[in-house]
Amino acid sequence: MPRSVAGRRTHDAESIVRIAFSLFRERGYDATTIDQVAVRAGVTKAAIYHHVSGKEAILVNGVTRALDALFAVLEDPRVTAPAATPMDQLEQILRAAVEVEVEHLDEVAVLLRMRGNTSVESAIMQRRREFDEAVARIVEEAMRRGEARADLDPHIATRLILGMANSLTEWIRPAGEMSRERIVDAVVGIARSGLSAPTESTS
Amino acid sequence: MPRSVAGRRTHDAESIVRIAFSLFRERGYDATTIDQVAVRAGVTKAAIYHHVSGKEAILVNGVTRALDALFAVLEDPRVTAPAATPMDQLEQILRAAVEVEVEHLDEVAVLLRMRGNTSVESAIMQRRREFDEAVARIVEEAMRRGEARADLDPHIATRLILGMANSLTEWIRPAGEMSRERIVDAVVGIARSGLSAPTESTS
DNA sequence: GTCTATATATTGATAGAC
DNA sequence: GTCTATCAATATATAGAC
Repeated sequence: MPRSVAGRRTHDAESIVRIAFSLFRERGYDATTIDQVAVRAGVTKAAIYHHVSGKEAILVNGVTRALDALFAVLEDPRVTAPAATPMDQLEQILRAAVEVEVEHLDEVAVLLRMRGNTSVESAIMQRRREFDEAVARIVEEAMRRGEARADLDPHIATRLILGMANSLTEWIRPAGEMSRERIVDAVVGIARSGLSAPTESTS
Repeated sequence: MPRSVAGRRTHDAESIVRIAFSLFRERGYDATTIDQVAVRAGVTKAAIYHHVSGKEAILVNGVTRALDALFAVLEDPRVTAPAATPMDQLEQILRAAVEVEVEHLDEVAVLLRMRGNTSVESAIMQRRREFDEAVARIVEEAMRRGEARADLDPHIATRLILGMANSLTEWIRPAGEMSRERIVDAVVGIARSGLSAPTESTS
């Protein structure tokens, strides 16, 4: 966040987008006005338009960053390791995805809530579906190899597992040190083994 | 949906709310205009205001119905049966909750997306948190009794399980006969046992 | 880079006729 | 119960000075 010598608040495109997304997540994109963004940034509306071309441009900028971070998860060495089984790949994807969701909370939360009302939004949602589809292929492979239970539809199962992981963007607190590790372990633990206590026979 | 003798479209409060919520779910509450509701209803804006007092009144009416249906789940005989263990109770809650989400898809989807921007919305969200809290108490009891794994925080686990179930409101298709049973079984199956294939030792 | 002032469009809501 | 016409408020965006 740039700051002039006099200590006066000053901004650039990135700081505007960041501030706008904190409001988008809190109140929703449509319910947030440019004026509210200006107030939180400590400037007037007109100053906002000096840095960004408009409200939708802010939206696209932020959710694109979120999508880039999510797709980077698929290229993570822990995921692409040749020795990794599909179930291990899924676990690493979930771990990395939760980390991205915590790290880019505002942007991911807004991305997940998008409804595709404009053509720009539809294009972004299309890209998001491609991410889900990539994960679904890994789940399918896990089922084929007998690592995952095969009695469930792989696409439904994938959507539910990702839906579980994504849901944390709706209740996690931005600064809250709610131990990211405990959350990651819970997501992975439930995805792999569910809530039931391990059976005695295997202990 | 009332209909006059001449076959001309005519409405009452309930039909307006239902039509409005189909749009609220598709496009989001804030992004939906009263005029769009009027167009889908086949009337003009003014006619809408003859049946409901305003946009927020429509919102409250619909999400209240959704909340009532969710709380009714907790009173379901299959849930309150004295012989039911906490884990069985949780399973029945999930089964009934998914049924409610499919049955009242539009209303539940909008409820789950609410951000609490007005005092009315905050009151509704407070009621929703009470539902989550009731489920969390059952999960806690399951952990105490050793039916559920005790290595996870019960509140985090509850939010993730409910988040998984709730997520289907974002991808299910209203009329789509995507076999409600397959979805219910997937939610319950993952919640209990996760995705991993059953171990050989127990077969 | 930010300001004041304003143009322009949209939208929730109402008045009064039929 | 629905219509046409219109008001009032709000919101995105721009013009031009400092």
